[in-house]
Amino acid sequence: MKEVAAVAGVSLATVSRVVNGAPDVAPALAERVNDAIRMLGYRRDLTASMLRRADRASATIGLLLEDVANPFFSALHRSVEDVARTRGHLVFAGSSDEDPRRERELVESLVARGVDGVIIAPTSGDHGYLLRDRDAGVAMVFVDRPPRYIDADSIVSDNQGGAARAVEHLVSSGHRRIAFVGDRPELVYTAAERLRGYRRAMQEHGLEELVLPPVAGPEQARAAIADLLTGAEKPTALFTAQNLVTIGAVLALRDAGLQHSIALVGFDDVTLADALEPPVSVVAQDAAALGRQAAEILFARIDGEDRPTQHVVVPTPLIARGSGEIPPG
Amino acid sequence: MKEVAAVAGVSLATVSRVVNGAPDVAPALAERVNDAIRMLGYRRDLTASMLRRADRASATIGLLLEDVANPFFSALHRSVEDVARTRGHLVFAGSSDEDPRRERELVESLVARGVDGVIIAPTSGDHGYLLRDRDAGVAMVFVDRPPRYIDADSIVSDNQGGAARAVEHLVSSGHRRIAFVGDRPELVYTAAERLRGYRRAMQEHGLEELVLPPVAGPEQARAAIADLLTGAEKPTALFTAQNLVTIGAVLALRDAGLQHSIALVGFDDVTLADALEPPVSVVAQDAAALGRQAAEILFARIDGEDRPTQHVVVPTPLIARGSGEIPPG
DNA sequence: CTGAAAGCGCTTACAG
DNA sequence: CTGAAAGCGCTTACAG
Repeated sequence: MKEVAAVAGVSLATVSRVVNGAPDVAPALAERVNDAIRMLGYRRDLTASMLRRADRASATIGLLLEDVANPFFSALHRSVEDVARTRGHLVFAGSSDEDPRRERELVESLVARGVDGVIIAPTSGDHGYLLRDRDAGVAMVFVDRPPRYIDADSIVSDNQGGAARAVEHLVSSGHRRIAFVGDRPELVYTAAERLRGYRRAMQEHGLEELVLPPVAGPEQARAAIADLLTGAEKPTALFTAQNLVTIGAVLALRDAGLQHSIALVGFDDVTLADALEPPVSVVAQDAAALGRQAAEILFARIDGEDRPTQHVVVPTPLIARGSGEIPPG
Repeated sequence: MKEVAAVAGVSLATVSRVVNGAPDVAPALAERVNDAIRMLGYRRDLTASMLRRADRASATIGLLLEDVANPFFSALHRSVEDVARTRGHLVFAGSSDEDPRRERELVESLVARGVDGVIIAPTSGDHGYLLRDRDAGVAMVFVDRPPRYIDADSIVSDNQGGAARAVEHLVSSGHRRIAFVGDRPELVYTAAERLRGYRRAMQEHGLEELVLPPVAGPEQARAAIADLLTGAEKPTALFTAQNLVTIGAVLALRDAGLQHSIALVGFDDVTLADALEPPVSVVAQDAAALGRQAAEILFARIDGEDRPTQHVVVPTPLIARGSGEIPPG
């Protein structure tokens, strides 16, 4: 910028004004400055700009997910990016892998780099450590799960309701032995909520619960379900409470040749679910809506909107495709 | 930091030294400084630090993909993140949607925010605009596709070889009418390379090419293939040159009830491909290897490694699962 | 080993 | 409308 000022024969302040599109600068000067900028290939250093600016805004936000490669989270990521783009913000993305320590490290890295706000899919830890950041003016919205020990905006799926609906659906086809397979409830809020929904619905119908030990990832799910299917307590239907678990279940049922005799409803949609034999019925999550609304609320906060925290719940409709409509054997 | 210095009763310089772990500071002072830091909940502003530092390093990198939500790119993203994490770097991620203008805007946003380097899956545009940034010291590595009009490290899949192998595989089962369905070759380098591989192999066997008009996304692919299957020129085998196209093909074949009579080999693996009926044969891409190696080369460059640009090609093995081994009708 | 001072690239009152 | 000067939060020679 110094160089631009020298070439254009004006002061630093004038260059700054031109670069920032200030209204009150003589056209002739602006012209000269712009020529110099083009000539030198000058690009403003936004981080330096931010340091001195009154609002200290960096035009960046942070997005903390369980795993950027999980299709649910990557769809959410994309919709956050789209909103951020309309606001001229760039997004840092990171994966916590459900590790509270890693989450905290990532958040601190983000804050140290001056992000204007963060969207967090929180792990199970205590989020009190964020109070300091919030007081320091970092906007924050929680997505997919609510935080613990801090009051902040959140936007989550209807986990309990969706899970209960899945069970109701199976019961209405006559199932009574419905197994639950899901992620670790003590670690993952959504897993706990979906388990709760399952329990509620089972109890309402006076049915005995059949909850498998928690699994993480498709391979563990596949193995656990393979065990279940060879055991004495074989269910007539499965409710799989996460996308990767559903994938494991599809594989296990196929391995055992039982995909047409044991019913399956998954939570969260899966690519090609409708091309499987039978097509897989799911309780669908709207990842794009979660991401979009989280980003919109975040930017409203960044803009200084000051109203009570809001807690949005996004519906989770059931999509019947075939696997969930198999009657009990 | 000023406040910390005041509370600890030392100079700013000393606080800075303690924060940066400089070796030559008296333990007693360091102690006092650390106490003050804890007491005040002080966190260093990395962006200000970067501004003054000799190396001007921000400990951030940028990652530019076609779409962060495409499973191939999100897997690549994750492996980049993992390498970046070991180096204490945060990663900005963005989607170009194959739009050269958008790519350029994103790159300029990244550079303006002082990233130490960028990993780019380039669009079809001219990348000469990056010369300025490279000369300014921004490290850059191209992934999935090489750049145009700039010499830089690149790491890509064996697209042509993999495509040729897919065709060879089908030919060896007796197929002669093999259709190609892929993305827009004039826009997407990988699409062009895979088309070239298809053409090469078809010519080598003296077979007539059957290239469908380019498609983008699963829905377009599904429609185009549905048309093909009802036409007079019905092929006995399909080679689908991208993951989303393969998904469209699976759906179209299933719609027509032809999934057991028309062979299918896809480029790039797809979730649940092995659970479909029949399981889908693919030429597999190693997205994790692409991302990891791109990140490793990038950090070597950031570390100042100065050797000729390298161009890595990652193998694309064929995985036979069933759909690619269906004989011609 | 420690501090006072200069300065990174910008923006912003303050004069004029 | 424009410029000289101060300062954002930090690091880094330079003295001592």
